[in-house]
Amino acid sequence: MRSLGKRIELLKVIAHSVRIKILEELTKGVKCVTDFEEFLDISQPNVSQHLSLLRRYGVIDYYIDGRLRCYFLRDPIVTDIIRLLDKDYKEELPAPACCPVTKKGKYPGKRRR
Amino acid sequence: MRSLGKRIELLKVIAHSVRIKILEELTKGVKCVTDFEEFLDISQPNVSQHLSLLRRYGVIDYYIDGRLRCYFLRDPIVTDIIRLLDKDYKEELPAPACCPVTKKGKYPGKRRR
DNA sequence: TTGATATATAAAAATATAAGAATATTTGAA
DNA sequence: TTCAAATATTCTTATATTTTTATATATCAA
Repeated sequence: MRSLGKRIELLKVIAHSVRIKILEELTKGVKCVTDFEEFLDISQPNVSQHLSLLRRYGVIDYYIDGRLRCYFLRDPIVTDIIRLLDKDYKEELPAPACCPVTKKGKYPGKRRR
Repeated sequence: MRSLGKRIELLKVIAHSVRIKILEELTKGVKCVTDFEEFLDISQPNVSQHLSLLRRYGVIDYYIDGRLRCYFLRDPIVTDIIRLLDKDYKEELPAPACCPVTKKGKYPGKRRR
């Protein structure tokens, strides 16, 4: 299993608006670079850079079809992350109501706010 | 519901090794700044900066107890992200086996790798 | 009051990330 | 062969993030 450090790195790599769009698109199926260019409003080299970053981290991979590179998802965490981003969190967590929990503090002692 | 952009920003804020450690610790209960200093190997101002960033994004909040600030979790996405980071993904996603899916490509045509 | 403790803030320095521009590589087709 | 298409790579510049250093604020205790 990947170390926590590695998994956080991965999360960082995925947490980018362009890359999320790429990944969302890939959940629907194989795509080549030109396909991405059409709906991402960025240059071809920039698309390639994002794709190559994602590949370097093992998030995606590709097959070569002539002069096309057909990209596809490889890391199963992607679907979970996308689901998480789509999830609707309505409530905040309840503020802790009582009791000293910190080592030094006597919270909720003279609680000010 | 937050926009996708906002949710990606939030993911970016959370995807940092120090901040993940802070959040993991907070899932166990309320903590003040000095508590964090003990197990994060960084300076006090740096701890404060990470805490204030997390607070700015509504991930955490605090109560004041005398001269202590007792921090606690506020955004429920945190528990989900931590669960995700702990999850053990054994298998890669299966490589797509067939069929032209890209607009231009005839994948798996002359598939090279 | 005064000093010490807990914490925050601001400015600067160090570092990382992103995007842009130019160019290279590979392959299929003429 | 040679050309064009599809894509990648490299270098540069711009920008953002992170850490460090110094200093400030608030509160408690003597």
